[in-house]
Amino acid sequence: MKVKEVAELTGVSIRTLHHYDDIGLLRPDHVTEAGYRLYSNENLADLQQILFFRELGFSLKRIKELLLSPEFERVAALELQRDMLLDKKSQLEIMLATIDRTIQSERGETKMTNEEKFKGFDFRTNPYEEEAKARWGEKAVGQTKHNFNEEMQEKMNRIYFKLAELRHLEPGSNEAQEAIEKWFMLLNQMGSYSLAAFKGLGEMYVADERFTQNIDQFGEGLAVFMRDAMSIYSDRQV
Amino acid sequence: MKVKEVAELTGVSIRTLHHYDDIGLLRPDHVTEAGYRLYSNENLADLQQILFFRELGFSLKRIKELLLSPEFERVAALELQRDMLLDKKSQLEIMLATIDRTIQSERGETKMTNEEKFKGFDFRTNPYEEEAKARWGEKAVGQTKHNFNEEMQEKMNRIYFKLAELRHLEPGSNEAQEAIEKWFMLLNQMGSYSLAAFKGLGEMYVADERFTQNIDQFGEGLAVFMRDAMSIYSDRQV
DNA sequence: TATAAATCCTAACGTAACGTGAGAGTCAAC
DNA sequence: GTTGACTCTCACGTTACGTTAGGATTTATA
Repeated sequence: MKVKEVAELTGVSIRTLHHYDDIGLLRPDHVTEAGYRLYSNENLADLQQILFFRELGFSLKRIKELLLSPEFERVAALELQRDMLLDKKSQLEIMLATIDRTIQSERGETKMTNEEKFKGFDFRTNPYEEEAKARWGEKAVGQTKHNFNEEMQEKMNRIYFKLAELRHLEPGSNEAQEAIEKWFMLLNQMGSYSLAAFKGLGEMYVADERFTQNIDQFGEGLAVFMRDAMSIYSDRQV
Repeated sequence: MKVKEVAELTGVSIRTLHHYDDIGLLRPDHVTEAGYRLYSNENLADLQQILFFRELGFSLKRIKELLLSPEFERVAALELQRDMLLDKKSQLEIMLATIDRTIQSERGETKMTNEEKFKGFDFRTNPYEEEAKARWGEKAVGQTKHNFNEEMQEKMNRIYFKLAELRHLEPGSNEAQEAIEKWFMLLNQMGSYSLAAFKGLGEMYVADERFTQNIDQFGEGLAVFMRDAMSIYSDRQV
């Protein structure tokens, strides 16, 4: 895989891949005569590791040390990362509780101490560093679809065409619902998708005229139709 | 409160407080003759807002704009932040699922495609920027990647045209449903959108005459068609 | 009350992790 | 056989601070 493919698959920028190459964090397995970077499946697995650690707040320097460590073992790393993500999740839940309490106190329903207002914000140190150190030592320890995006583009195009064709059927009909389902599944494949985010999209469409204008370019009533479809869809999800 | 107290309470460094003062993001209410910064309770509330937005990936520049916006309202901001944290939580859950599946595949129990290995890692743009913009104003249009946005714009245009073409078909027909799915996936690529957001979009289309009129320009019934198809699709997702 | 800690200040350079062109080579397609 | 999409290597720019350096101020203690 060349840089652009990797970038689109993983969501990191090409510059980031170059950077990781420069600092020796992720060297592509192959380089062509012309200097083109070619990434292998192993490279992708390493990149996944890198992104997990990065998400957890490790510096690139530290990640490099970890990956180069002779004791490093992928499954153990993944298990550690899972634990850390679980911690992060509970931290998020604390922050959520803090927000709810803050809203109440803004409304005058409750009172909060200053300490309470900052629960969940303690990022002073990396709490996972200790555990990583224990496992892999101190400092210095130290296929796929050819063109994912184009394929998806084609599938999406077919679906939108079908939707336009089908717009006079019952929205609840088997045909319509099957198409919608297919669409949703594709969306899910492409990236993560939550109901809450979807709802936010609807709101944005309402609030942002640029969207309205763009949609209207393609035909009257399309925006309304889409809003309606999304509304119903969301309703039935609960 | 003096800097050290604030720092210990909130977990940010003193240097960070200095920095926020320098760039005008958080000016202490009082300064002594000797130049000592004295932070009020209001300052702390602002700092809480800043930290929430920062945690959600906003730049300090953008946070400053948001807080200075005349439309800015604390409770609404907190509610938005709660939604965003919920999204972040579901993203975390996706990453957890990805880790578990990766562990299984490392053990040879399962196989995973490359795309699967990067679920939950899509940080291309700030998915909340759009919503914040809708609520508290623009000013960040040029913030996302140029290339990405233009590309997306084109793709979106093609899809809307297709939808307009198909608007005489049944909304439940395969073609219509596939078109909607493709659209949804694109939306997903642009920022993440949830089912709930999608539903909200549909509702907006119905409720806001400007949208209805705009969509109707491209053909009567398109909005309804899409709403229905999406609704049905959503229902069947459960 | 003197003096040593502790805490504060400004100023300015350093750092991490990329972003952003500039200029040029490469490769597939028409 | 020339676009056009993709790639490369510099190399400077940016964000959000970290990190001394040198000095003023406030607080604790002798």
